[in-house]
Amino acid sequence: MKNEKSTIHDIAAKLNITASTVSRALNNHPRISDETKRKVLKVAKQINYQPNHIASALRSGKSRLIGVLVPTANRSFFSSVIRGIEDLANSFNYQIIISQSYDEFEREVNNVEAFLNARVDGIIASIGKTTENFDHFQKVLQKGIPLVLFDRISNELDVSQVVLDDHLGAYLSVDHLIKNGCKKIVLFTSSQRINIYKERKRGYEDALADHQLDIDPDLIFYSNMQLEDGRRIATELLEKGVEFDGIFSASDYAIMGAMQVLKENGIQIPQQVKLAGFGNEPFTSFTEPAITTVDQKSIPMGKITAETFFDLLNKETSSELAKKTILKPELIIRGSSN
Amino acid sequence: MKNEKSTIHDIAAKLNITASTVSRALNNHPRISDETKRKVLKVAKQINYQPNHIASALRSGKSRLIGVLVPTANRSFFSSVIRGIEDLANSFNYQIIISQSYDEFEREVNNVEAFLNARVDGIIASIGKTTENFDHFQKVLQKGIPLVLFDRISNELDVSQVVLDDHLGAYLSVDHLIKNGCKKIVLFTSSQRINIYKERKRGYEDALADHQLDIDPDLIFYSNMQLEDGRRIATELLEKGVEFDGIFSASDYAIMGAMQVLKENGIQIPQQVKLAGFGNEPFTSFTEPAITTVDQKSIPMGKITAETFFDLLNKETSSELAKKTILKPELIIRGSSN
DNA sequence: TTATATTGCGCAACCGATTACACGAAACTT
DNA sequence: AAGTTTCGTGTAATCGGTTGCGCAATATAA
Repeated sequence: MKNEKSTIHDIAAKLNITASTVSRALNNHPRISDETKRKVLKVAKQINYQPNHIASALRSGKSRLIGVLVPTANRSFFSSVIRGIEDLANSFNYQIIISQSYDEFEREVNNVEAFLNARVDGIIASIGKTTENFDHFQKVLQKGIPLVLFDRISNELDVSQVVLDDHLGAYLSVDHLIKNGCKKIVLFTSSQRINIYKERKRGYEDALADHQLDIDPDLIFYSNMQLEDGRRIATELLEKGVEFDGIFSASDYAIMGAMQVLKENGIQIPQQVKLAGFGNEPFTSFTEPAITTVDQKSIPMGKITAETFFDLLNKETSSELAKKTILKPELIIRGSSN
Repeated sequence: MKNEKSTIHDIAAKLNITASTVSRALNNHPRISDETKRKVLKVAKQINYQPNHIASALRSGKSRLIGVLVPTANRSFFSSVIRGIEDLANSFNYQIIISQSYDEFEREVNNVEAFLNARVDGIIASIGKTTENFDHFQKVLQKGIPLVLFDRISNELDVSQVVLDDHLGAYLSVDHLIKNGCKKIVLFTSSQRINIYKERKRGYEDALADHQLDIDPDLIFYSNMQLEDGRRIATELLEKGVEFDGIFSASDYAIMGAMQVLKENGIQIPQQVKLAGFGNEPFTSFTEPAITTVDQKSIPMGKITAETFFDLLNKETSSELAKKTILKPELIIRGSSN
C-alpha cells in the first residue's frame, strides 16, 4: 500500500510504446489506432493511473480551472449562481475554485492574485462592496484572461457582465407599495458606487415620480444593510417620530431588522407600515408576516454567466465587444406589504 | 499591453545570473547574498513577474492547495467552518479550493477525484448524507494525502476528525424540553448511518430515559429534514391525531416547517407544543417565536479543523494515531420552548 | 505500377521552476 | 602558510505530460 504514483511512462513501458503515444491515446487523438487506445486505457485502469493535471497544465498552458470570486458563498443568491456555473463548467470538464472576498478589498485583491498564480483559465467575479479600485481586474484583462462579472459589476471595466435589472426590481416593488396605499416610503440602500444599489435607488425614485410623490431625502438611509443596520435605522425613525407608511429595502437583511423593531414597538405590519425587501433570501418566507421581496433569478444568472464565460473562452478573437445581459427580476408579494 | 509573461529566466537574463540563483533569491535561500536578493526582487517587481505555481508545484510536488469538500457552502455552519479553515490556511500561504457535493454521492466521488488530479496537498471534508461507500477516501489515504474530517464523519475511516458532541447537544435540548413540562416529545432525525444523526437520536433517548419517560417509536420520524419534510411530518401528526407536546428536530429547517404547519393550524407555541431545533441557523432567531436551537460552534470547529490538518501536514511521521476532537455545543434557549 | 495520401507512432524539445551536486573564491583555523 | 569552512553561484537533471516534426508502412489514386 505504498504511495503508488503512476505516470504515462509506466503505461508506455508496459506496452512497449512511447509516452507520447500514451498521451495521445488518453486524449483520444485521431491518429492513434483504436487498438492501442484500448490497450492504454486498460493498463491505465490496471495500474490505477491518475493524470497529473499539474504537469498537463504546465505544458499546455491550460489549467482547466476557473476562479469564481464572490463576496460570500453563504448567501442563497451567490450559492445558487455558483451552482449554475459549476454545473456547466463540469460538463465542459472544467473545475471551479471558489474564493470569497467577504467584501474586503484586500482579500479580493489577494484572491485574484491567487487565481493568477494558480493559472486559472478564466475568472468569474462579483465585486465586493468596498472595492473602488479595479487594478487587480485590469491586470487580469491585460494578461488576456477571460473575465466575466455578474451582479456586482463596474462600469469602469470593459468586460462581459450579467446583471439583474435592479432598477426594474426596485420600481416594481415600490410601485406595488404605492398602489397598496403607501405615500411616505423609506428607502434603505447602500453605497452609490455599487451599481446595484444605485440602480435600486433609481427604481425607487422613478416609481415615486411616476405616482407624483415627492422624493424626501430624509427618508433615504445609507448603510451596509445588515440586520443590525435595519434595526438601528428603524429605531432612529421611531425615536425621531418620522412619519412613514412603508419601507423599501435594497436588502432582505435590513428589512428583517426593521421589521423586528417595528413589531417590538407594537406597529402593525402591513396595516400601519408596509415592508418590502430585495433578494428573496429563504428566511423572508419564514417570518411573520412573510416579507415581500424581489427574486434575483439566481439560477438563470448562474447559467447565463457560465455560458457567457465559455463563449468568451472559446472565442479565438479577443472578442471585440463585451456583452451585457440583463435579467428580469420577479416581485414576490407576501404578507408584509399586502 | 501584450500578454506579458515573465519567468525567472527573464529576471536572470537582465541580471546576468542564472535562473537557479533567481529561484533561490525569491525563496530567500540563505546562501544567496543580500545584494543579489535585492536586485532580483527589484527586477521582479519591475517586469511584473508572477510566479508560476504550476511549474513550482510540478517540480516540488507541493501544490500549496487544500481541497475543502462540504455538502453545501450555502449553510451558515459550513460557511463559517470554511472561513476558519481559510484564514489559517492563508496565514500558512496555502490556498483552499472549495467544492460542494450537494449531498450527492457521485459528486462527492468526482470532487475528490478532481482534488487528486489537481494534486492538492491535503483534503478537509464533511461527508455527504447519501455516502455509504468510502473507497474514494480510502484512496486518498492510500496515496498518503493528509485527510481530516469534520462534523459529518465516518467511523470506517481511520483519520483525524473534529466533531461536535451531538449527543450532548441533543441531550441538553431534550432535557430542557422535559424540564419545561414536555412528556411526549417527537423526534425528527435522519439516516442513522450518519454519525451526527445517530448521536442526536441517542441524546434524545438518553434524556428521555434519565427522566423515566418512555421512548415511543411512533414519535420518531426519519427524513431528509428539509423544510418540506418538517411540514409533511407535522401535517401527518395532526391528521393522525397523534398526541405530543414537544418536538426536537435534528435540523433547524425541519423544525421551521413543522412550526409553520402548527401555527397554521392554530396551535400555540410554546404553550401547547414546545419546539427545539439544531444548528443555530440565522433564521431561527427571526421567526416568531424565535426557535430554541443548538449552536454547533462553527468558528472554533473551523479553526480546530484547520489546526488539526496542519499538524498532520507538518508531521513527517505518517502520524500513528488519528486525533478526534469533540467540541461542546451550546443550547440556545428561545421562545419556541420557553 | 508509380505517385500521392493517410495512418500510426517515435523523437525530442518544451512548459517554468526546484534542487542535488560541484566549484572557485573568500574567510577562518591553527 | 597551508588546510579547512563557509559563501555565493552555476550546471544540469528533473517533475509529468504535450506537441511539432519526421518517417515508415499501408491505403488510395491515377
